[in-house]
Amino acid sequence: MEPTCLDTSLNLNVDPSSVHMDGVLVEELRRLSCENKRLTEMLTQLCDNYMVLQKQFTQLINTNFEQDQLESRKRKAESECCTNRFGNGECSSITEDSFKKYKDFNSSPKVSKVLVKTEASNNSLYVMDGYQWRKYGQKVTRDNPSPRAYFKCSFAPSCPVKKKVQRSLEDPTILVATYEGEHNHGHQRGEISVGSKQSEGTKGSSPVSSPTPTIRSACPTVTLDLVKSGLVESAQKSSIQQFLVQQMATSLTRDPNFTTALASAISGKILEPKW
DNA sequence: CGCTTTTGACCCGCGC
DNA sequence: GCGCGGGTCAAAAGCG
Repeated sequence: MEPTCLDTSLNLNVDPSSVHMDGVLVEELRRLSCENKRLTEMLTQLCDNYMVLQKQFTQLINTNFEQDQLESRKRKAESECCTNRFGNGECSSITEDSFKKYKDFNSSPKVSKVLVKTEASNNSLYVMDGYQWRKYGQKVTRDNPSPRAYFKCSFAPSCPVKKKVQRSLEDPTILVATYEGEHNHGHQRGEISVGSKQSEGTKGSSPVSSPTPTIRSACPTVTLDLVKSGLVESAQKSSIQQFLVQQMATSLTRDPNFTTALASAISGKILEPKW
């Protein structure tokens, strides 16, 4: 999303005694409401499109399964012929296998993949997605020369969510983050980006456990591509919505106009005891 | 001091 | 049963 598409500059540091400024403020509020409405519509449409795609995908899976079943029935009949001929009772149950495959896919715990594009010079395996992660392992796998890092969600001790991060084999500038499970606590920070280990989560006892979103103007410039393809990459509507909200927050916090306006508004509030 | 990262060791499932 | 590879553990070190 191009940050310049939206005029997010908020001039909140106004003199309340000015009638003219009141009019400007009302106008600004009206404009923001329109913008908000438009964004909500866009979000709804996106979610609808996603649901349609997901439905088509499910139908495709079911169709394939039925075809597979038909074919396996044929094969089974043939193999039964062979079995009867050769007297061997051991026959592989293709139907069961294929069913298990689809069942596994459908009942798999919430596994989602997120591809994050990084700069070529950035060698870190840290993807900031708003949660607090604790790295518990790193391995070099056979299929990929770049190491794979293992993270656990450290915000809540009981949170079962795990994350694996590894560079893509095809494009080393892309980080592949695989999430397993579902968070049983609230979101921490509405931001997805890539950075050094110092900037992700906590370091020592720094007070980032606060659920308040932090605004950083000097974010590293990265492009995040959410890829939802392949059999294991399932996603729920809620996670998409959550992601979209995160994307919006990221766009806003990256806009220097927004951060400047917010900073001046906050400092104006602090320095103005009459408010 | 309490938290994190690092990293070698260990465990376990799977294929042969 | 054995070897391999992926995932996890845990001790040591680092950091604020």
